[in-house]
Amino acid sequence: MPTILIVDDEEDIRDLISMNLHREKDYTVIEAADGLEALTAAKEQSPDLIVLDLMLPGMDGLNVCKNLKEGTKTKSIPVIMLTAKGRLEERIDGLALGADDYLSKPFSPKELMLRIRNLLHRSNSNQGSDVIAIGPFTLDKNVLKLALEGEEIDLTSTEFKLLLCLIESPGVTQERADLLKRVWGYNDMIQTRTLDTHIKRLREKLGDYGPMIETSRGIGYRFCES
Amino acid sequence: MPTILIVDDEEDIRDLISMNLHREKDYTVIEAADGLEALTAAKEQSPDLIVLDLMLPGMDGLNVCKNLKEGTKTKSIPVIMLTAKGRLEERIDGLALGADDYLSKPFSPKELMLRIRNLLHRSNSNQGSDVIAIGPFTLDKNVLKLALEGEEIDLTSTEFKLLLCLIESPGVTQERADLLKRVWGYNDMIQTRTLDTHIKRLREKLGDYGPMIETSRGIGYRFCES
DNA sequence: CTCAATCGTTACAATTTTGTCACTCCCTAA
DNA sequence: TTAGGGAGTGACAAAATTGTAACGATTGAG
Repeated sequence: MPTILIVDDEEDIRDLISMNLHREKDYTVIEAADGLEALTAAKEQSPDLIVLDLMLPGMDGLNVCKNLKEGTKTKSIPVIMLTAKGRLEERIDGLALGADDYLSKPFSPKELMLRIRNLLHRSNSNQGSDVIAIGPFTLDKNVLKLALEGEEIDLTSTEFKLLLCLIESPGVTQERADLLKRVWGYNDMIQTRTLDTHIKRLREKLGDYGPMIETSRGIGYRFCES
Repeated sequence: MPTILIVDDEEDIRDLISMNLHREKDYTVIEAADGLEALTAAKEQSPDLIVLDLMLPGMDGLNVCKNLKEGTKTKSIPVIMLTAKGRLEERIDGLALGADDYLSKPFSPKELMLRIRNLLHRSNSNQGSDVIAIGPFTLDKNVLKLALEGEEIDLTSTEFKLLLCLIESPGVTQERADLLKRVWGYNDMIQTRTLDTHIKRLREKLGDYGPMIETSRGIGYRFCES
């Protein structure tokens, strides 16, 4: 249930947006009537998205936006700015300050809803970006865990790094020297069977999927889908 | 050097945008005059961003956009749509189809440049999202390595996971039970000094920065900036 | 101030991870 | 077909990691 912060000094507008949001989906809506209120709400509740009017009593929208983008906690929250019609300069300033989108007043609620959905979708799909999912494999870089068809498989950190290197670019052969460098930090061309041994252990743990790690004789190894 | 694909049937407009882009920065610019050309160019060269006119001979912009968002390779490329002034419906359709931004013709080149910069910035900062950089810390989830002020520090995988949990939400206290669950997989409230020991080892390895891991007596631990 | 709860620390032993060696096996070019 | 170079394998010992127990230190409530 995404949380959305609406910042506008006119209650009518806040209500209009809030109503539309509720009709659309189960959003949690927070409201703020001026800049300071907005900043504290943003910091304390860290909403998933902020709809920010440019015209505000006290601190204006541009400054609020700037402040948001400077705070560590708040800088990644997407901001949609509402501007007076035709005020090109305002829009440009807003964009320069890091607003993620804007809409001219008067706006179509339907359009605002779409933009909100778009922005939320975008930031959501990025959060999960340290999970690599290819075929039956699911590598989670946060937990250092591999799941094969949902079943968890324990990998040692060396095995994990090795698999990561291979699976990162499917189908591309990684040279022995490169792998030794990336996984072990070896810089010189060292003659060793270490890599082979770890490939073997990895293949074993992958079970039926072991053969997906293919050997490139004389070159190195590659991970192949299929 | 980001690559940008400009799709418009009017050469004048393509030139205008291209010129502005070149003045701004070292962009590589590709141009396409109709929808099919655009799709092939997008697939073959996978640009970092696409500026797409809605009015095109043959396949119109909406369909191009739809196609782009359906292709595995191309769906993550941000699209800025150019629409005729005031055509609200077009804009809504475009957004619904997954366009990331739009601009009404006639547009201000300056604004377009800002939007391009914004979108590129956003998608860039996401690519590197398996590197967490906070203060002197740089955690690379790909290599499972920590760098402190550029100097590499070896962490065991348990230590890495633990630090990750803490550093993921700076300032937020993580409860002992949660940490035990996330790092060790313990589900029951287990009475153990294991967590403490690992915290100690972590602090040791962090050297001068050890105190950044703070204790929340009776609750758990948190990572604090500064 | 006192006491109980909680956290920090040390030491240690069990376990796991890791790299190496000594093979064997297999592919390929001649 | 054969020789040579690479790759696969199994065993093993060194090294690193990990959890636990015991004990000392610190904290905060009353």
